[in-house]
Amino acid sequence: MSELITPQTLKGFRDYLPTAMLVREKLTDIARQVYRSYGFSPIDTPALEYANILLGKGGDESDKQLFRFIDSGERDVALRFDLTVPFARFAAEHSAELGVPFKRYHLGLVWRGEKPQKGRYREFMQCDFDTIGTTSNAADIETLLVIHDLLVKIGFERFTIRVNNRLVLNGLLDKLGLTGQTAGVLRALDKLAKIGRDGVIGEMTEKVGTTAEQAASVLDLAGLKGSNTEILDRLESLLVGSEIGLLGVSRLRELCQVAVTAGVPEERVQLDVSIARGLDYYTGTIYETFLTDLPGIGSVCSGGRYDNLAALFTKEKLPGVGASLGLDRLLAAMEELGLVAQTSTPAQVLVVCFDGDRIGDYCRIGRVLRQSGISTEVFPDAKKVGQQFKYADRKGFRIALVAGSNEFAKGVWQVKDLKSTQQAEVPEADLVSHIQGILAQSI
RNA sequence: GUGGCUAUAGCUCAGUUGGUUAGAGCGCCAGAUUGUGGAUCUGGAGGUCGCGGGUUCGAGCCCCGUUAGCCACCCCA
Repeated sequence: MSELITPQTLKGFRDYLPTAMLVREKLTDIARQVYRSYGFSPIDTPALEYANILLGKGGDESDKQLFRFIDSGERDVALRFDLTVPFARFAAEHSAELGVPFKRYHLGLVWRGEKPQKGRYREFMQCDFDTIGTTSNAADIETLLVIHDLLVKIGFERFTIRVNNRLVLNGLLDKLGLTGQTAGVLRALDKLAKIGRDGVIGEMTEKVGTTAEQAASVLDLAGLKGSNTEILDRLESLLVGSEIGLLGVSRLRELCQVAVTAGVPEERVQLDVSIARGLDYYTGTIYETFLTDLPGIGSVCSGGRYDNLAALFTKEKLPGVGASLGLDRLLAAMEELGLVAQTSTPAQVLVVCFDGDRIGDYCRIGRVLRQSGISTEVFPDAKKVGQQFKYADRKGFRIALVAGSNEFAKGVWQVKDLKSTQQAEVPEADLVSHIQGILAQSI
């Protein structure tokens, strides 16, 4: 007698049941579709990298969160904690074959050994897209458009993409004499929404070492209110004499204007000087996307511009801009907002097994429907019709097909729309078009 | 990584100051005179109370450890 092993998943790792997986796949399909529609090409990289490729790229914090071990060949290896660092390695390794500009998307799992919470897991999926090899603001603008289209396609209407530019922040900090402390100041500033004005001042004076006056000035600048244009005008006057600061302002100004011209509703793009992003490698435009109905879950799609993605791997300069959709965080949000469908089958039609001797006919009609792109499941047992209908209903089938001796004699099928409860007797020749008609009616 | 809260049926929970065979709702399975589901009614299955140790005559309830979930910090998708 052997002891039973407790079936359990690792802390922060999860199983996905069909209901959850169907939604996940729907989102990844949408992401692929949107990325490809802008000309981004797919790539993939290994889950494991040499540890030295990944170490030191996201600061001490991400080093501590690495799943790192020695493999059986004595190699020091680690699981990737994002898709950007592997992309840097990839770009350096293959730059000669890629040509510029190079646009890629990459959907993949990443791993971080941090403490799990709602919407934060140790294994989660990121959906990245980046454009490298150009410093043009057009790429920054396109990044904004992709983020926007992505959320709209997924079904969100109420969200804002907050944008900022590191150049503006750096220019402002230079003017205040805080050039050397940018990282700490930005990190504190990034928490404004969470810990409030006094909290940020406290952190800046105690942990970063600024004076209270400097901290207050930073906050005044970061807290600028008004329309995007008003903020930009104000920043412009504050940054007189700072070349980089003014460059940042002009890039942001163009970003905001062009987004509107391109058809993005104005209220969805919000200039916010307090958005700083924790990651050190951003140098230009910064994006963070918040759901209006659930801001507390954090940014669901973030990114920015970097001057030199692969500086540690190659002497070639590879500037770029991109962003990452946090699929699992977005799913956690959708679940909390009640936006996830409860179906647990990918099929649309269930063929009821009414007569066990007619399995051949049921399988045949299934193939006919599939050839027209209608996914169809044939019930395997000649159970009571009521039970089969119940099964169809629970799993979320849209249509049930029934045929017994009466129907076979007439060459027809009973087609029941499980949603409207309408049933029709349809000649086999018209079956495909009839079903397509039902499926075309809303969701 | 630091600090805290929680852990009882598939899910959401009840279980009185430790006291005999641990409950409910929902869900699941099966029926309600054998060709139609989401309603109602009837019946049924399902728990060694997360796991391991300890205290006690006796532990779901107290103590310690462990695993997992959640919350705050940290950081971030």
